[in-house]
Amino acid sequence: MLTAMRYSNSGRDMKRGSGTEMELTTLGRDFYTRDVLEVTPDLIGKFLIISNGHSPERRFMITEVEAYRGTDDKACHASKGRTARTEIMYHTGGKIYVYFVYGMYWMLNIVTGKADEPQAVLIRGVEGISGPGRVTRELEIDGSFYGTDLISSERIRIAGNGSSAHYNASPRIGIGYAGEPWISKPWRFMIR
DNA sequence: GTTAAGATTCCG
DNA sequence: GGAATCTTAACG
Repeated sequence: MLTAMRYSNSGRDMKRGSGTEMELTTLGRDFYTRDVLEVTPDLIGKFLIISNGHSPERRFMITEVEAYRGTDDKACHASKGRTARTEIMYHTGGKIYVYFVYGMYWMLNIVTGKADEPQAVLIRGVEGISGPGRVTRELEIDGSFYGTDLISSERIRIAGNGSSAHYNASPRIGIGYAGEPWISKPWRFMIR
């Protein structure tokens, strides 16, 4: 009940399905300013909507995500301190953090929490696309998205239909360098 | 200025 | 198992 009202609505979308119509509501600021461990699982089942030079806009359901939380979390880039790259994670939730790795892949992240609480959610997979590097390649997301505000951007936003999805949790991928206890934190969430 | 390593993916 | 490919951060 209240969950549908909890977040400020900044827009609505209609989807045409096979005879059915699903109404989506764009997530507002309040959705993102919560702690990353609350936001991350809530993103499962939400829709990433991209109008990135394509018409009509494209829509992808989020199926896999990971939480990176604060300066203590050795797997989180913020543990290296506040730098040009991590700067956006220190801003209020709802912004996009993208960075380049392995010389060929962009990683798409959603900043969460309040200002000066560096956290972010890595989008590891969407419906039909597995792997964070493949997601950005398919959706054509690159460094130009750094700092983009999901609440006001014309080319990217996230919306939900009011229901929550079931998910499983497991340790994060590719962060062996972080060591314990971070390597064992079940902060990776996948749709069930 | 130099260098090591990386929130990955694809090939063999 | 290893290459591709280059930015970032650490060190000198």
